[in-house]
Amino acid sequence: MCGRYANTKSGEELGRYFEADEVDEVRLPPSWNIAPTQQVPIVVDRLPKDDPDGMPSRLVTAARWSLVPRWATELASPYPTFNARSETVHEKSTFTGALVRSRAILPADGYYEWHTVGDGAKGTVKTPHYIHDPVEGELAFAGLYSWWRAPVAEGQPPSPWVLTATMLTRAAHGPAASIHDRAPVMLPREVWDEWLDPTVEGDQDLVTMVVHESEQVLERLELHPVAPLKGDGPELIVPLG
DNA sequence: CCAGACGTTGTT
DNA sequence: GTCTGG
DNA sequence: CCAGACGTTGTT
DNA sequence: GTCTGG
Repeated sequence: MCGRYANTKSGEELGRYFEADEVDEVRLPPSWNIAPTQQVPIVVDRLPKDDPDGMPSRLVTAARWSLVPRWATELASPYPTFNARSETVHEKSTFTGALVRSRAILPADGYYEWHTVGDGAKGTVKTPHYIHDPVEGELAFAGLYSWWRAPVAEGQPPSPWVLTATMLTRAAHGPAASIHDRAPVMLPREVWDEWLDPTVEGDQDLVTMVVHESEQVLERLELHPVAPLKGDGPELIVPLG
């Protein structure tokens, strides 16, 4: 799972870290409390417009967190699409198109998971934990993106395109597994290129590969409890106590 | 074949 | 309790 | 994912 | 658009 995370880096900083060739002018204020449907930074590789055989270039841009497939008629989905299960992403019509050739990285400083104690009934306590990579200081969530625009009546001016994105999830592993059974798929540097390559047709084998590679990241994560996530600011990731 | 859905997490 | 906006 | 709202009529 | 349950 991952339904809340932090990103405080500018587009320029992300461009340097992810070895991007271009950075779109994106207004993304630092946030320690990013929620689904908000704008988030994403990293994509795209082919030159007029030369599909040319070299891809790497771009940092912004997308709405919750993937909307091209055929959807509304921006707001009646079902959640901010996560995509790695186990089934290849067979879900909402995600299949994006898996084939629209893969992305969603950068993060760290993310949150809630440790639930109790049976869900009265007395259940949920404690948020902040989870991050002390080695790299940055996480690269494996994501997918999709362009969408609202349909319009014949003869009307077209609606603007909206870039949307989601991130893959997997069974938890490593330290974070002690508090929760799902985790985002996080990419080590050595698989960024293959995951982002738009000339590689994404399939379940590719997903299986990155899920496997994500274990080295999961194994080195650190986590600590934090106060309830209200508002926004650096205080949200301060260890509780 | 068409009609209708198209999703995740967590909890039971 | 349940829905929804962020 | 959680946090916060959850409603109407009529009057100002 | 694509998948699947009937």
